[in-house]
Amino acid sequence: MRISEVARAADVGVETVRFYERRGLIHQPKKPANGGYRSYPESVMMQIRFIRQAQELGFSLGEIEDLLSLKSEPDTDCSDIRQRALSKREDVDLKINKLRHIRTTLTNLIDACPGKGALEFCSILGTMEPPGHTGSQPERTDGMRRNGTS
Amino acid sequence: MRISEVARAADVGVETVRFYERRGLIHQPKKPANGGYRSYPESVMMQIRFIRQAQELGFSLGEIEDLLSLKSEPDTDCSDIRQRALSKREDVDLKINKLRHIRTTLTNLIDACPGKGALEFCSILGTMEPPGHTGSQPERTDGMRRNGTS
DNA sequence: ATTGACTCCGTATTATGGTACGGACTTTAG
DNA sequence: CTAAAGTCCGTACCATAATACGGAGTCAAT
Repeated sequence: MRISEVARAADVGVETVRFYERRGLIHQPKKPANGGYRSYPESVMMQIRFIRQAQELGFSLGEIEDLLSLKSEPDTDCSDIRQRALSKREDVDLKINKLRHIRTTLTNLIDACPGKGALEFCSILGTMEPPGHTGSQPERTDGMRRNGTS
Repeated sequence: MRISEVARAADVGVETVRFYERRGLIHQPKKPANGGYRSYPESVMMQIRFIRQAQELGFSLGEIEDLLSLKSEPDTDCSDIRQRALSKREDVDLKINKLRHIRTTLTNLIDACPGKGALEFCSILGTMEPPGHTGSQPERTDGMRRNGTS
């Protein structure tokens, strides 16, 4: 496959493919020694599709790099890789749980809604309180601050 | 509450609070007529927490604005709002499904891994094939291209 | 009343994830 | 052979989501 075919098949732009190559997310096939265009294997397209999937779920390219590297690591001891997979799975579980919470909230909203009328019942934010802590956070005196993406 | 307290309680920076105000995501309380600092209700902190939650799940600030507006819409007929909630719930379901797919893949990887040894089995990408289509996409002749976030 | 911490506000800078563009080269079709 | 379309590559630009900064005002304690 040539780059534009890969791009089309993965439903991204050619520029995006190149961008992923530069980022090191996917491997850039080398140019044939006799000159001409690069030839891409199907696997690259698969990888790109995977990247887009993961992105839609809130993984950053950096995190995706991690996920992908689970596969391409040199064959040292693989227990470390297993560890990383386990930890990633926990991340995923967390995300799923949070989504379920949001889903429940939406369902409540939908159920509460008669289909017409006023909107006091739309206490979406009241219901939205994050699971896990009900009150305020424990004192934080230091200047440190959230980062989100580790 | 004053802005820094809100920020601390919501675990974000003061600048972020102001950024959300400018974006119109949260309401900025007006300054007391007699001069001085703004006073924030707890609800603002709740909204910010909600925003962060939703963000972690891959919603953009624009989408979150949508979600929030479900609540604060003028009290016209609410069936439209119900419609939007339903559609958002579908989005959420989709996200959950995709996460489950990723989770399954990770589990396969973990199960396949003996804990030590070589890595040929780490066919993470083989397993990663997105659900729903097995082969290549139906021809796309036009120049159009994916966008992802509507 | 002065100092230090915090607020307010505008503007600037950063990081991430692309997208666009221009010029040189290659391939393919006529 | 020539032209159109596609590749290659570097650099530039864009939107999003913050984060930083500087100067002026405010508040609270000493």
